[in-house]
Amino acid sequence: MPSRSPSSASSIIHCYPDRKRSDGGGMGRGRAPCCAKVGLNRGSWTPQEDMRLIAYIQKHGHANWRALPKQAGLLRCGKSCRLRWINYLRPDLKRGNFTADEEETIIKLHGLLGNKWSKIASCLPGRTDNEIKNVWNTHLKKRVSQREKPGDTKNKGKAADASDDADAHSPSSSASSSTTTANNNNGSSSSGDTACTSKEPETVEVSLIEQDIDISDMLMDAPTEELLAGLAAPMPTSPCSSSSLATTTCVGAVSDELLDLPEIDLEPEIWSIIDGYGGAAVVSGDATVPCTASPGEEGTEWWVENLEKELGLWGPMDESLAHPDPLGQVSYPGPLTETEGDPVSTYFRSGPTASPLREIASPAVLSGVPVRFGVEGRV
DNA sequence: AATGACCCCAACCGCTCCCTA
DNA sequence: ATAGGGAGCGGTTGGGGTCAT
Repeated sequence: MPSRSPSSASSIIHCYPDRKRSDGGGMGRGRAPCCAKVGLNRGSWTPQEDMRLIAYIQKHGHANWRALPKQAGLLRCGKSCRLRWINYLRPDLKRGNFTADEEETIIKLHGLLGNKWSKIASCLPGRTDNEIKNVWNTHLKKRVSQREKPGDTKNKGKAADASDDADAHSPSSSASSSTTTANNNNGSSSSGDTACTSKEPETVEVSLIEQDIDISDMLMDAPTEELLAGLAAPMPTSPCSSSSLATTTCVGAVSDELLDLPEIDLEPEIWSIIDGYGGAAVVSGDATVPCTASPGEEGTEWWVENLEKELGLWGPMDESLAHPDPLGQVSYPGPLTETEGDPVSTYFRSGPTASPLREIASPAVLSGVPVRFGVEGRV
């Protein structure tokens, strides 16, 4: 079966198409707009918009999505900003294809929970409900129905079968899955990040279905991580994924999983700034608390400010900074362009487990030295 | 090389839930 | 108790990429 492999690459391209779909035009995705919010951008996000959103959230958090776009100078509705952040820009997102383990976990959890994507996502650190939903609809549903076919040779329920299947269905998944799996299995790396699919996938596979699971509990408000912690003993208890992430306990958890990154030569003070900066909300993916409230805010302020200056985003968050073009598109002053050189797309090309905030433009990046945004990538 | 079919997934919509006054 | 507003969730859409012919 073809083509999950290109997904990483192609999704990058997906990120910043020419916007002809959305330029003020009626060609946005999905249905017609429900609200009369004319003049707002729709459709794919530009790097400028991404940067603006990232910078704003890094600096102020996202306590109020509705007010955020205006305060950030984005011509977007709050919902759109929220989705973009949760599904794409959040620092703790795992990129790349799903591993066989992750897929098995999804299948099992779906069997237990049904289409409770956010619940399922809370068991898959770094994965969003939207992503999981997509994977389910495009791959796993078919696979499951195939397995259920009587007489189907694949229906033998062997673990090997599952992984074979997964590998078969997603060639790329093998490529990136090896990457991701390597990360997952990196003992020192996965301390917080991986919950269900963490260090010991085998354990998870077994435990998720074989232990007693009180589905009613899972469907209730009990944090999924606790439930799963009960299901799989060795499992770390800080799943950080999905849109529900903001409500889960993730502080400091995500971080180590993403350590398996190329060595980056950083000035020590950069790290200390980042340390002071990202220790709390942002790193955890919970940016509801303005980061400026965290320790080391002075350095933080300086750093964010610098970043914004470099990006041409700095200045009062004022809509006057936004210059809608004739098509209704916003452009901001600054060096960003939608070319290969732009920090966001550059970041997205950097690899499956890379996170948008990690290597996104910073002064160092712009001068050719990658620097990571959040602490979670710290070595 | 060109074209059509299929697949992927980011982003949309509308509904529901939750919180606050 | 309840009404209103905001956030979150799940279902759906369709542009663009990839594969097959």
